[in-house]
Amino acid sequence: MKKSSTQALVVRPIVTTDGVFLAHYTEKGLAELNFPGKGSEVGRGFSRAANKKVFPAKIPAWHRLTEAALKKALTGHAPKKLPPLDWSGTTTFQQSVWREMLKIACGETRSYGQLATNIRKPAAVRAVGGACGANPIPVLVPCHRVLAAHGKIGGFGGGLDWKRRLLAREGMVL
DNA sequence: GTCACCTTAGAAG
DNA sequence: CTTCTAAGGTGAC
Repeated sequence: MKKSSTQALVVRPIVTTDGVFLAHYTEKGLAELNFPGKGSEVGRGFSRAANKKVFPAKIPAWHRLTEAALKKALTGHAPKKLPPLDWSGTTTFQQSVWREMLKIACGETRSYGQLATNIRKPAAVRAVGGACGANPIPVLVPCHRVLAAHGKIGGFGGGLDWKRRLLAREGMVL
């Protein structure tokens, strides 16, 4: 299955001490969450939602969960509950990587290599990096807890300072 | 088809 | 220590 059917997005803002995040929802759940300050990201992909009449009653409830989870995560606290996540437009490889990342506890880290090993594809180290970069739901899916080997910070698509800041809040020192 | 990417262990200089 | 290489998965061009 490729990307396709799942669109019909609804976007809701989440105001935090770090700025305004934008949460994108489909009828299946939270599909994307993006960092503040990137106005450019706002225009891509959900404009068609304005034409849709669909606005599942569940969305306000999901949004409440997302907001609570995001704020907790931003203070270095593990969210106790997450809204349903809609990963329908992604590959199974990516999903397995993200599922594995969700297991990383607050204050812990993994290397790309460790993650690759955990999903039974030890040679797909770089692919794991690619999956992290493709992660549509940063912070809640802790892609920032994935470091390169030997404690190196590695990279971060949305801005390396975010990665450092998030890690620092969880009490980590590089 | 080609290239660039949030990588890494190992071999060579 | 530094540099180079090979190997996965995916999306942009």
